[in-house]
Amino acid sequence: MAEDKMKLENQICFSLYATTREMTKLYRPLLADLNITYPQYLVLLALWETNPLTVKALGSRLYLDSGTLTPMLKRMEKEDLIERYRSQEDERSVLVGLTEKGRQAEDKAACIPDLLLENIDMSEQEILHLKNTLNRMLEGTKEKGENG
Amino acid sequence: MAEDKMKLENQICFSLYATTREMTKLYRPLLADLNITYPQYLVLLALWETNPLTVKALGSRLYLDSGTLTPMLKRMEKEDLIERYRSQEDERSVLVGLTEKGRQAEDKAACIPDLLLENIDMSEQEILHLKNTLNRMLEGTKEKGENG
DNA sequence: TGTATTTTAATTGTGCACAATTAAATAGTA
DNA sequence: TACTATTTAATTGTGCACAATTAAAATACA
Repeated sequence: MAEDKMKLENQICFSLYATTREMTKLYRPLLADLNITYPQYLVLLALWETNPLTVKALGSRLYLDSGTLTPMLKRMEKEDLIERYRSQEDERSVLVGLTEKGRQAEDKAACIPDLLLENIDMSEQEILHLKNTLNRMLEGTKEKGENG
Repeated sequence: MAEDKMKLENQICFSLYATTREMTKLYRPLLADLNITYPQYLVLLALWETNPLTVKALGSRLYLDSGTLTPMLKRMEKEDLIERYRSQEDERSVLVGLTEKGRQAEDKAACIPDLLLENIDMSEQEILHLKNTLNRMLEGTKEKGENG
Protein backbone atom coordinates (compact mmCIF):
# COMPACT_ATOMS: atom_id res chain seq x y z
CA MET A 1 0.00 0.00 0.00
CA ALA A 2 2.32 2.75 1.31
CA GLU A 3 0.26 5.70 0.16
CA ASP A 4 1.93 9.07 0.03
CA LYS A 5 0.89 10.69 3.28
CA MET A 6 1.98 14.11 2.03
CA LYS A 7 -0.76 14.15 -0.56
CA LEU A 8 -3.75 16.33 0.24
CA GLU A 9 -5.98 13.55 -1.00
CA ASN A 10 -4.79 11.22 1.75
CA GLN A 11 -5.17 13.55 4.68
CA ILE A 12 -8.12 13.07 6.98
CA CYS A 13 -7.76 16.58 8.42
CA PHE A 14 -8.09 18.18 5.01
CA SER A 15 -11.32 16.27 4.44
CA LEU A 16 -12.55 17.53 7.78
CA TYR A 17 -11.46 21.09 7.06
CA ALA A 18 -13.07 21.24 3.60
CA THR A 19 -16.27 19.40 4.51
CA THR A 20 -16.91 21.51 7.59
CA ARG A 21 -16.66 24.73 5.61
CA GLU A 22 -18.93 23.45 2.86
CA MET A 23 -21.48 22.33 5.45
CA THR A 24 -21.37 25.72 7.12
CA LYS A 25 -22.12 27.30 3.75
CA LEU A 26 -25.26 25.18 3.50
CA TYR A 27 -26.51 26.79 6.69
CA ARG A 28 -26.13 30.34 5.41
CA PRO A 29 -29.41 30.56 3.45
CA LEU A 30 -31.24 28.73 6.24
CA LEU A 31 -30.01 31.23 8.83
CA ALA A 32 -30.57 34.30 6.64
CA ASP A 33 -34.11 34.76 7.96
CA LEU A 34 -32.87 34.86 11.52
CA ASN A 35 -30.02 37.14 10.49
CA ILE A 36 -27.41 35.08 12.35
CA THR A 37 -24.21 33.24 11.51
CA TYR A 38 -23.56 29.55 12.10
CA PRO A 39 -21.49 30.13 15.28
CA GLN A 40 -24.28 32.36 16.58
CA TYR A 41 -26.76 29.60 15.79
CA LEU A 42 -24.68 27.25 17.93
CA VAL A 43 -24.86 29.71 20.83
CA LEU A 44 -28.64 29.79 20.50
CA LEU A 45 -28.85 25.99 20.32
CA ALA A 46 -26.88 25.78 23.55
CA LEU A 47 -29.11 28.34 25.24
CA TRP A 48 -32.31 26.70 24.01
CA GLU A 49 -31.11 23.64 25.91
CA THR A 50 -29.99 25.49 29.04
CA ASN A 51 -30.80 29.11 29.82
CA PRO A 52 -28.85 30.96 31.06
CA LEU A 53 -25.26 29.81 30.74
CA THR A 54 -22.04 31.46 31.83
CA VAL A 55 -19.53 32.45 29.17
CA LYS A 56 -17.30 29.76 30.64
CA ALA A 57 -19.96 27.04 30.29
CA LEU A 58 -20.82 28.19 26.78
CA GLY A 59 -17.15 28.01 25.89
CA SER A 60 -16.84 24.46 27.20
CA ARG A 61 -19.93 23.43 25.29
CA LEU A 62 -18.82 24.96 21.96
CA TYR A 63 -15.04 24.58 22.39
CA LEU A 64 -14.58 28.35 22.19
CA ASP A 65 -12.80 30.80 24.46
CA SER A 66 -13.73 34.29 25.63
CA GLY A 67 -11.60 35.82 22.91
CA THR A 68 -14.08 34.46 20.40
CA LEU A 69 -17.23 34.55 22.49
CA THR A 70 -17.07 38.02 24.02
CA PRO A 71 -17.25 39.96 20.74
CA MET A 72 -19.72 37.49 19.24
CA LEU A 73 -22.02 37.73 22.27
CA LYS A 74 -21.83 41.52 22.11
CA ARG A 75 -23.04 41.38 18.52
CA MET A 76 -25.88 39.06 19.51
CA GLU A 77 -26.75 41.38 22.39
CA LYS A 78 -26.93 44.30 20.00
CA GLU A 79 -29.35 42.25 17.87
CA ASP A 80 -31.42 41.71 21.02
CA LEU A 81 -31.11 37.91 20.85
CA ILE A 82 -29.40 37.56 24.22
CA GLU A 83 -28.54 39.59 27.30
CA ARG A 84 -25.37 39.49 29.39
CA TYR A 85 -25.10 40.18 33.10
CA ARG A 86 -22.71 39.45 35.92
CA SER A 87 -23.56 36.56 38.20
CA GLN A 88 -24.67 37.56 41.71
CA GLU A 89 -22.92 34.65 43.42
CA ASP A 90 -19.65 35.05 41.53
CA GLU A 91 -18.91 38.46 40.11
CA ARG A 92 -16.25 36.97 37.84
CA SER A 93 -18.83 35.08 35.82
CA VAL A 94 -20.97 36.60 33.10
CA LEU A 95 -24.31 34.97 32.46
CA VAL A 96 -25.73 34.80 28.95
CA GLY A 97 -29.51 34.58 28.78
CA LEU A 98 -32.07 34.52 26.00
CA THR A 99 -34.24 37.56 25.39
CA GLU A 100 -37.84 37.18 24.29
CA LYS A 101 -36.66 37.54 20.71
CA GLY A 102 -34.01 34.91 21.30
CA ARG A 103 -36.57 32.53 22.75
CA GLN A 104 -38.98 33.08 19.88
CA ALA A 105 -36.24 32.41 17.35
CA GLU A 106 -36.41 28.76 18.38
CA ASP A 107 -39.73 28.33 16.59
CA LYS A 108 -38.38 29.85 13.40
CA ALA A 109 -35.32 27.61 13.63
CA ALA A 110 -37.23 24.42 14.28
CA CYS A 111 -37.19 23.41 10.60
CA ILE A 112 -33.47 24.02 10.08
CA PRO A 113 -32.12 20.61 11.12
CA ASP A 114 -34.41 18.80 8.67
CA LEU A 115 -33.78 21.30 5.88
CA LEU A 116 -30.05 20.88 6.32
CA LEU A 117 -30.24 17.11 6.28
CA GLU A 118 -32.09 17.29 2.96
CA ASN A 119 -28.87 18.64 1.48
CA ILE A 120 -26.88 15.65 2.66
CA ASP A 121 -27.29 12.55 0.57
CA MET A 122 -26.58 10.03 3.29
CA SER A 123 -28.70 7.59 5.26
CA GLU A 124 -29.70 8.41 8.81
CA GLN A 125 -27.68 5.45 9.98
CA GLU A 126 -24.58 6.58 8.12
CA ILE A 127 -24.86 10.08 9.54
CA LEU A 128 -25.23 8.66 13.02
CA HIS A 129 -22.15 6.53 12.55
CA LEU A 130 -20.18 9.51 11.24
CA LYS A 131 -21.26 11.62 14.19
CA ASN A 132 -20.21 8.94 16.64
CA THR A 133 -16.82 8.56 15.00
CA LEU A 134 -16.23 12.30 15.10
CA ASN A 135 -17.31 12.57 18.71
CA ARG A 136 -14.88 9.83 19.67
CA MET A 137 -12.15 11.65 17.77
CA LEU A 138 -13.07 14.89 19.53
CA GLU A 139 -13.05 13.29 22.96
CA GLY A 140 -9.65 11.82 22.17
CA THR A 141 -8.13 15.26 21.75
CA LYS A 142 -9.04 16.22 25.29
CA GLU A 143 -6.31 13.91 26.62
CA LYS A 144 -3.61 15.66 24.62
CA GLY A 145 -5.03 19.17 24.29
CA GLU A 146 -5.65 21.61 27.10
CA ASN A 147 -9.38 21.94 26.72
CA GLY A 148 -11.79 22.29 29.63
CA MET B 1 -36.48 7.00 18.50
CA ALA B 2 -37.44 10.58 17.56
CA GLU B 3 -34.39 12.30 19.00
CA ASP B 4 -34.50 16.02 19.50
CA LYS B 5 -32.81 17.39 16.42
CA MET B 6 -32.41 20.81 18.02
CA LYS B 7 -29.95 19.43 20.54
CA LEU B 8 -26.32 20.24 19.88
CA GLU B 9 -25.48 16.68 20.80
CA ASN B 10 -27.48 15.35 17.86
CA GLN B 11 -26.09 17.58 15.16
CA ILE B 12 -23.55 16.15 12.75
CA CYS B 13 -22.39 19.60 11.69
CA PHE B 14 -21.51 20.58 15.22
CA SER B 15 -19.38 17.44 15.54
CA LEU B 16 -17.65 18.40 12.31
CA TYR B 17 -17.18 21.99 13.40
CA ALA B 18 -15.73 21.13 16.81
CA THR B 19 -13.58 18.22 15.68
CA THR B 20 -12.05 20.17 12.80
CA ARG B 21 -10.98 22.98 15.09
CA GLU B 22 -9.50 20.62 17.65
CA MET B 23 -7.59 18.78 14.91
CA THR B 24 -6.24 22.07 13.60
CA LYS B 25 -4.99 22.85 17.09
CA LEU B 26 -3.02 19.60 17.06
CA TYR B 27 -1.13 20.85 14.01
CA ARG B 28 -0.05 24.07 15.66
CA PRO B 29 2.99 22.72 17.55
CA LEU B 30 3.96 20.58 14.56
CA LEU B 31 3.94 23.62 12.27
CA ALA B 32 5.68 25.94 14.74
CA ASP B 33 9.11 25.00 13.40
CA LEU B 34 8.10 25.98 9.89
CA ASN B 35 6.45 29.13 11.21
CA ILE B 36 3.27 28.53 9.20
CA THR B 37 -0.44 28.12 9.94
CA TYR B 38 -2.56 25.12 8.98
CA PRO B 39 -4.11 26.80 5.92
CA GLN B 40 -0.62 27.79 4.78
CA TYR B 41 0.46 24.19 5.25
CA LEU B 42 -2.37 23.15 2.93
CA VAL B 43 -1.10 25.59 0.28
CA LEU B 44 2.36 24.06 0.54
CA LEU B 45 0.97 20.51 0.34
CA ALA B 46 -0.84 21.46 -2.86
CA LEU B 47 2.29 23.01 -4.32
CA TRP B 48 4.50 20.07 -3.33
CA GLU B 49 2.18 18.01 -5.50
CA THR B 50 2.00 20.44 -8.41
CA ASN B 51 4.27 23.45 -8.84
CA PRO B 52 3.29 26.06 -9.85
CA LEU B 53 -0.49 26.49 -9.56
CA THR B 54 -2.69 29.43 -10.42
CA VAL B 55 -4.63 31.11 -7.63
CA LYS B 56 -7.72 29.75 -9.31
CA ALA B 57 -6.45 26.15 -9.28
CA LEU B 58 -5.27 26.50 -5.70
CA GLY B 59 -8.70 27.77 -4.76
CA SER B 60 -10.43 24.82 -6.41
CA ARG B 61 -8.08 22.43 -4.67
CA LEU B 62 -8.55 23.93 -1.20
CA TYR B 63 -12.12 25.20 -1.58
CA LEU B 64 -10.98 28.78 -0.98
CA ASP B 65 -11.51 31.97 -2.96
CA SER B 66 -9.20 34.84 -3.79
CA GLY B 67 -10.56 36.84 -0.88
CA THR B 68 -8.94 34.31 1.43
CA LEU B 69 -5.99 33.30 -0.72
CA THR B 70 -4.65 36.64 -1.88
CA PRO B 71 -3.75 38.01 1.56
CA MET B 72 -2.57 34.59 2.74
CA LEU B 73 -0.31 34.16 -0.28
CA LYS B 74 1.09 37.65 0.26
CA ARG B 75 2.05 36.66 3.79
CA MET B 76 3.70 33.48 2.50
CA GLU B 77 5.52 35.50 -0.14
CA LYS B 78 6.84 37.84 2.53
CA GLU B 79 8.14 34.76 4.38
CA ASP B 80 9.87 33.71 1.16
CA LEU B 81 8.00 30.39 0.95
CA ILE B 82 6.39 31.13 -2.40
CA GLU B 83 6.52 33.62 -5.24
CA ARG B 84 3.64 35.06 -7.26
CA TYR B 85 3.75 36.16 -10.87
CA ARG B 86 1.34 36.77 -13.71
CA SER B 87 0.97 34.03 -16.28
CA GLN B 88 2.47 34.81 -19.68
CA GLU B 89 -0.29 33.06 -21.63
CA ASP B 90 -3.13 34.58 -19.67
CA GLU B 91 -2.45 37.85 -17.91
CA ARG B 92 -5.53 37.40 -15.74
CA SER B 93 -3.99 34.41 -13.96
CA VAL B 94 -1.50 34.65 -11.15
CA LEU B 95 0.85 31.71 -10.74
CA VAL B 96 2.00 30.62 -7.31
CA GLY B 97 5.33 28.84 -7.23
CA LEU B 98 7.58 27.44 -4.53
CA THR B 99 10.81 29.22 -3.67
CA GLU B 100 13.89 27.26 -2.68
CA LYS B 101 12.89 27.73 0.96
CA GLY B 102 9.40 26.52 0.14
CA ARG B 103 10.78 23.44 -1.58
CA GLN B 104 13.12 22.65 1.27
CA ALA B 105 10.29 22.94 3.78
CA GLU B 106 8.95 19.67 2.40
CA ASP B 107 11.75 17.72 4.05
CA LYS B 108 11.08 19.34 7.40
CA ALA B 109 7.37 18.61 7.03
CA ALA B 110 7.79 14.99 6.01
CA CYS B 111 7.25 13.74 9.56
CA ILE B 112 4.12 15.78 10.24
CA PRO B 113 1.48 13.36 8.89
CA ASP B 114 2.75 10.54 11.10
CA LEU B 115 3.15 12.78 14.13
CA LEU B 116 -0.40 14.01 13.72
CA LEU B 117 -1.79 10.51 13.39
CA GLU B 118 -0.11 9.58 16.65
CA ASN B 119 -2.51 11.98 18.32
CA ILE B 120 -5.55 10.22 16.90
CA ASP B 121 -6.50 7.04 18.67
CA MET B 122 -8.13 5.33 15.70
CA SER B 123 -7.19 2.44 13.46
CA GLU B 124 -5.86 3.12 9.99
CA GLN B 125 -8.91 1.42 8.57
CA GLU B 126 -11.29 3.53 10.60
CA ILE B 127 -9.55 6.74 9.53
CA LEU B 128 -9.72 5.64 5.92
CA HIS B 129 -13.43 4.95 6.25
CA LEU B 130 -14.01 8.33 7.88
CA LYS B 131 -12.08 10.08 5.14
CA ASN B 132 -14.10 8.34 2.45
CA THR B 133 -17.37 9.25 4.11
CA LEU B 134 -16.34 12.90 4.41
CA ASN B 135 -15.16 13.04 0.82
CA ARG B 136 -18.48 11.68 -0.36
CA MET B 137 -20.26 14.26 1.77
CA LEU B 138 -18.03 16.98 0.33
CA GLU B 139 -18.64 15.90 -3.24
CA GLY B 140 -22.36 15.90 -2.53
CA THR B 141 -22.31 19.60 -1.71
CA LYS B 142 -21.01 20.46 -5.17
CA GLU B 143 -24.42 19.65 -6.66
CA LYS B 144 -26.18 22.15 -4.39
CA GLY B 145 -23.43 24.68 -3.76
CA GLU B 146 -21.80 26.97 -6.28
CA ASN B 147 -18.28 25.65 -5.98
CA GLY B 148 -15.86 25.28 -8.89
C1' DT C 1 -13.83 44.50 -36.30
C1' DG C 2 -16.15 46.20 -32.18
C1' DT C 3 -18.99 45.24 -28.32
C1' DA C 4 -20.99 42.34 -24.71
C1' DT C 5 -19.94 38.57 -21.71
C1' DT C 6 -17.10 35.81 -18.97
C1' DT C 7 -13.09 34.83 -16.35
C1' DT C 8 -9.59 35.88 -13.00
C1' DA C 9 -7.54 38.34 -8.90
C1' DA C 10 -7.70 41.90 -5.93
C1' DT C 11 -10.18 44.77 -2.74
C1' DT C 12 -13.50 45.98 0.91
C1' DG C 13 -15.96 44.99 4.88
C1' DT C 14 -17.67 41.80 8.45
C1' DG C 15 -17.21 38.02 11.50
C1' DC C 16 -15.04 34.24 13.53
C1' DA C 17 -10.82 31.81 15.91
C1' DC C 18 -7.16 31.78 18.93
C1' DA C 19 -2.66 32.93 21.52
C1' DA C 20 -1.12 36.02 24.89
C1' DT C 21 -1.89 39.43 28.18
C1' DT C 22 -4.56 42.05 31.60
C1' DA C 23 -7.63 42.92 35.44
C1' DA C 24 -10.90 41.77 38.78
C1' DA C 25 -12.90 38.44 41.93
C1' DT C 26 -12.53 34.36 44.51
C1' DA C 27 -10.27 30.57 46.86
C1' DG C 28 -6.51 28.69 49.32
C1' DT C 29 -3.31 29.02 52.93
C1' DA C 30 0.41 30.35 56.12
C1' DT D 1 -5.78 38.35 58.65
C1' DA D 2 -2.67 39.11 54.78
C1' DC D 3 -0.73 37.09 50.98
C1' DT D 4 -0.49 33.97 47.06
C1' DA D 5 -2.60 31.34 43.53
C1' DT D 6 -6.44 30.41 40.68
C1' DT D 7 -10.43 31.42 38.03
C1' DT D 8 -13.10 34.19 34.91
C1' DA D 9 -13.86 37.64 31.08
C1' DA D 10 -12.19 41.08 28.50
C1' DT D 11 -8.68 42.96 25.56
C1' DT D 12 -5.06 43.03 21.98
C1' DG D 13 -3.15 41.50 17.88
C1' DT D 14 -2.85 38.29 13.97
C1' DG D 15 -4.79 35.36 10.56
C1' DC D 16 -8.30 33.04 8.22
C1' DA D 17 -13.10 32.86 5.69
C1' DC D 18 -16.37 34.65 2.75
C1' DA D 19 -19.92 37.83 0.39
C1' DA D 20 -19.95 41.58 -2.60
C1' DT D 21 -17.75 44.67 -5.55
C1' DT D 22 -14.16 46.26 -8.75
C1' DA D 23 -10.93 46.13 -12.57
C1' DA D 24 -8.34 44.07 -16.09
C1' DA D 25 -7.85 40.53 -19.55
C1' DA D 26 -9.68 37.14 -22.52
C1' DT D 27 -13.47 35.20 -25.05
C1' DA D 28 -17.72 35.07 -27.69
C1' DC D 29 -20.18 36.69 -31.22
C1' DA D 30 -23.04 40.01 -33.79
